[in-house]
Amino acid sequence: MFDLRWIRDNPAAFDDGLTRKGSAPAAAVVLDLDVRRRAVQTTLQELQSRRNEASKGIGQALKQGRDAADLVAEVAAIKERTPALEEEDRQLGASLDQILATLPNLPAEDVPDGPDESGNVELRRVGTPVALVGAKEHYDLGEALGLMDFAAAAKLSGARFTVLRGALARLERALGQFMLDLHTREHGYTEVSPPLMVRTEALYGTSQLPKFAEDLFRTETGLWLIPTAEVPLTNLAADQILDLEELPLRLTALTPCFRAEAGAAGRDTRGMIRQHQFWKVEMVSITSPDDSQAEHERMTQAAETVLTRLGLPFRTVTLCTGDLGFAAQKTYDLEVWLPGQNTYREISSCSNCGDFQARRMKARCRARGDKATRFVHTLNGSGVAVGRALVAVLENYQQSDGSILVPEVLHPYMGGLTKIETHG
RNA sequence: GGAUGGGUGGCCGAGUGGUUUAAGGCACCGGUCUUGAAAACCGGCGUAGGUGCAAGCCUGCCGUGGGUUCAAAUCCCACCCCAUCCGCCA
Repeated sequence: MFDLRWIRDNPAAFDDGLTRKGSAPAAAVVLDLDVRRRAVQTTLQELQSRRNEASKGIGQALKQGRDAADLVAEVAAIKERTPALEEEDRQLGASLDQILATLPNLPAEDVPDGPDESGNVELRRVGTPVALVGAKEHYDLGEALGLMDFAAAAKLSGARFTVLRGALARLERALGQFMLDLHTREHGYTEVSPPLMVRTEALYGTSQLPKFAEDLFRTETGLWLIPTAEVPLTNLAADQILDLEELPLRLTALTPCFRAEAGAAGRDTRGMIRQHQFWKVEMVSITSPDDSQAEHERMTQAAETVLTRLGLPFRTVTLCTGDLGFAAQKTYDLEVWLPGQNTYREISSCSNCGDFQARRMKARCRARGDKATRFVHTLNGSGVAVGRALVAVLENYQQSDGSILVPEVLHPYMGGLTKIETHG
């Protein structure tokens, strides 16, 4: 959501940002509506002012027993004109809101330009991709182990679901626990157990709505299943005026995520890469407007640490303008190496949304003693996607006999199990 | 699912048709006093829009949307949300 006054003052910069992000310029349309609306408001307000004055006069006249017929007539005349103006004001406002709510955030200045993911810029690589001869993909490994069952899941729920059993079910749990413990113990995040179903308002606040309803699952009572814990965690700050001194707020949660994947037909149809339901550890930071850039780097580091500790090779890329998400000013993606696919695949996305979400959800902060409030900045990052981390562990730790070594940091979480082998 | 009570500025809270221009309190800010602080006292203190060089003035907003009225926080209708109790339930 944007500040209309800012658009008024910087129409060129506004359009330039939208263009960079691959959206059509909108300043002309927005400002036209804005000008017309304010003209209507001015006329309306003058009429209302006269009406109020006349009404006061009527009250006084009646009290003093005088006749007020002329004033009553004047008010009646005004009332012939106001409903149409009120309706016009309402409609112009609704059009304006509708347009503003569907415009994406503008990219930060240092975001590289590019049409799509091909324009992303690699920042760094960590770890060495292992060139495994005859490396298998995770679904072959999992099914061979007898611990990953897509047929059973299909019978229960259809495509894009998985049943894990035994050591793989535990590995999934272990990964989530490990990540949560890391972020709470070493990165200063507070663990949260949020609702997995939320109101429309919450999804509007983080900007999944109104534009991306088709990506979401909705219950019969009108609640929505969260596509990411970013939604409940960020919305904890909605309608709040936070003390500047208590910022940043650092929140983390391990939750299932639900995605309709409506536009993903034919992509990643095999395996666990793209599911309707998956676990993810999410990190959310609520910061002062001055600190979000530094926090963004810090959060990305926190996500990288997960992969480093797990011994998974990865690279970090800066998303270019054409690949940025709707709410993000700037995003770093972490891409983990998958030997079975012989490529890097996204496993985490860390975004600085600036005040874009904060405006939508009215999340503000104020320094002690200050009168004015400012919108906070919000950041979210996966720390990391558990399902894809499981995929990465399987593929990177696969042995020639089809067994899987358990990464050392997970041993405590696996009850001492160090190797996952075929199991009946 | 049923019943009842509610929704007013950052917070609490008064207000059942026109002296409300939303009382009062808390918090906060400025000042007086004080060695300093506290207390006390004085003043300030919501938001969006319009207009003006400015001081200021004007308009809207009391959960949301309609309606009644010369005039609505106040009356009427619908909806949303919250709390409590009952029922059901992990």
